[in-house]
Amino acid sequence: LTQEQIVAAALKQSPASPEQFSMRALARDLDVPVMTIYNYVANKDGLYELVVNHLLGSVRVPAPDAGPWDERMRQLMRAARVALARFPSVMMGRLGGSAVEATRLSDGVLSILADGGFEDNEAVVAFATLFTFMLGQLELDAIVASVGREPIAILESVTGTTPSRDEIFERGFDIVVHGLKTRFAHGRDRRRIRPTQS
Amino acid sequence: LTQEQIVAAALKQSPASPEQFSMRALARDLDVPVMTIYNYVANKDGLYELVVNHLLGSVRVPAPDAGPWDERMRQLMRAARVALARFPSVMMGRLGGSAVEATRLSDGVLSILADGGFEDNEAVVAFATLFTFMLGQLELDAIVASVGREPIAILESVTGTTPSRDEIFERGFDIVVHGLKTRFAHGRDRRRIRPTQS
DNA sequence: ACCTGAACACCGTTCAAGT
DNA sequence: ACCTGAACACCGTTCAAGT
Repeated sequence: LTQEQIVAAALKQSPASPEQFSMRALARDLDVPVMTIYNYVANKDGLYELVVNHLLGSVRVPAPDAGPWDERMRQLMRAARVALARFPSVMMGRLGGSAVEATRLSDGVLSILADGGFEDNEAVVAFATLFTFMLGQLELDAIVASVGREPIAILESVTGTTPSRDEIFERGFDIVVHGLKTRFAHGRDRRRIRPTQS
Repeated sequence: LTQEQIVAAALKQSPASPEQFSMRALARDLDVPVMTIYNYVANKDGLYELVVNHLLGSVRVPAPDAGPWDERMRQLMRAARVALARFPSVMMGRLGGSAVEATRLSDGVLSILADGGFEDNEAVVAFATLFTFMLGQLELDAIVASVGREPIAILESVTGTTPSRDEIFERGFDIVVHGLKTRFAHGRDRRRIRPTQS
């Protein structure tokens, strides 16, 4: 029995909400006494961290020559959303915290913002806004996974059809990026000559 | 014993996370047998809905003559954040759901967007983005309430100081509004002659 | 009719006893 | 040294028995 097997078993449960994920059910699934897990993991929070690190470990930070800063940012956040969707219950706060892979991606975001020409003060606000946007999107994913139906049902009363979760993510990201560009007057790209489309 | 007393007692607990809020602790606080609460509330989810309705009930939708659409939107979302901060554990999905007051505020947001000149298709995307932003901000509040320290510690490495939660909310809202205005080319205001500052 | 104690089916984790 | 059963201190909710 290894940590990898425990993480794999945890992912197989893919619990919709934190309440649905339990150490005891995990042990049952592994055909092992409950307390055996505690030989590989300090406690439930430790297991969460292991899972988050595993999931975020698969998210690449796009290389500087992979495109304009906003396109690279979109790829990073898109990948993070897909990765974390495998374990929706990860929400709450497990995320911002200690996970090594989370800080790796945070560094990636900051470096992309630097390439985009954001000054330090601007980058802090931009990061916080992107982080907030991401949290909200993940929360929305968790709600959908837990409740089943679309959570913003009221939108249907406006146009008759609700945009898909992916559309909500992409169009929302569009809006945030537009805001970042006009708020800080950035269209230029420090990385290379080719400017981003503003 | 009334529903109001139960809600008041629940608010007095102001649990940081959903795990910290329990029917049994609530009963203890009310000096009442646990099962007595179930005479006033179907189950824990029902109690959550009661609390959400109580909190959101205090949030006013700014009147059409209260200012430009983006200022009214800011006031609404600011008030919603303050109100829900009293019960951080409300997150997860309790929100989008059935609460009457939540749909009242959703209608308010949609009417403000209509005043801002957004077509139906645009309003849907705008609503979803504002909703996502709000969810993320609430999640961030819940993390701060639960973990205690600032959750985006990495920002300190950039500028030495972290912006306050309120600053993160206000500047983030600025960015989203900027994005909405440029994405949909709106500065005008259908409500009156005075246009919003673009 | 209204109330509620006991019971059921769960939790995460400690701790001491096993090998 | 490594493992783990029993126990502790909790949960939400059902259900039947009380008044």
